[in-house]
Amino acid sequence: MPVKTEKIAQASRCLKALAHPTRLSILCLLKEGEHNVQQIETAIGTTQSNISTHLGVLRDKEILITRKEANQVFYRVRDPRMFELLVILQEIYCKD
Amino acid sequence: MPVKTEKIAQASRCLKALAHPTRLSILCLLKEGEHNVQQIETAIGTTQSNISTHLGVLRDKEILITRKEANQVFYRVRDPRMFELLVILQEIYCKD
DNA sequence: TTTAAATATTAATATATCAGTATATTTTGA
DNA sequence: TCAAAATATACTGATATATTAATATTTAAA
Repeated sequence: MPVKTEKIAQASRCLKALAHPTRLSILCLLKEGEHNVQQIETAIGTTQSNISTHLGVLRDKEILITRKEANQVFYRVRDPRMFELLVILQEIYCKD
Repeated sequence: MPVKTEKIAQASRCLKALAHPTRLSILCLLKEGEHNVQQIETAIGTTQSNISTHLGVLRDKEILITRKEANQVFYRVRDPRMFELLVILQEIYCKD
């Protein structure tokens, strides 16, 4: 039987959120555990505004969740299975 | 160590190709084995041109491969691990 | 209570992607 | 050879997404 339209749409939205180099880099970084925005900014190497925008996308799609400590915000991946997905992607696409 | 830029770019291109409802539907259909364009067109329910365009995207990114038989073209998923990726996506996103 | 640091949001512009239509190509069979 | 069937490609306007710069919000510390 065909997969439900709404499930397809939901999966599509998730993939769209993942499918940006900056956001994918953020995900890879967060494999090592939670990071605050500054750390992410430094590691990825772009502007505060740009990182914040991309973090917003990943947060909206509930791929990332946040924890606030004083005036810093720490981000982490909500569901660890997301990493399994990235591993498979790497296996398929990065043979070398 | 950070993931190489080129690998990120490649993975990003793959995800972008997957991240469209029509293309995701095609992938789900091809889980049941290879189909020709007409069959895909009928199952998904859109125009010949539109399906062909989406198949082209998936072919370009080497997610699908083709086999020509007479004047028909059969599509199938190149790497079966792609289905594992979709299963994980479903597990994360389609709890209900 | 003012200032600075950390983060988020908004607005403007640039770029990318999509659906739809028309047209092209390839193959088969009359 | 000609017509029709199956598939692919090119073009166009509409929509979505990205980048950048500017501004807003929150918190802590002086």
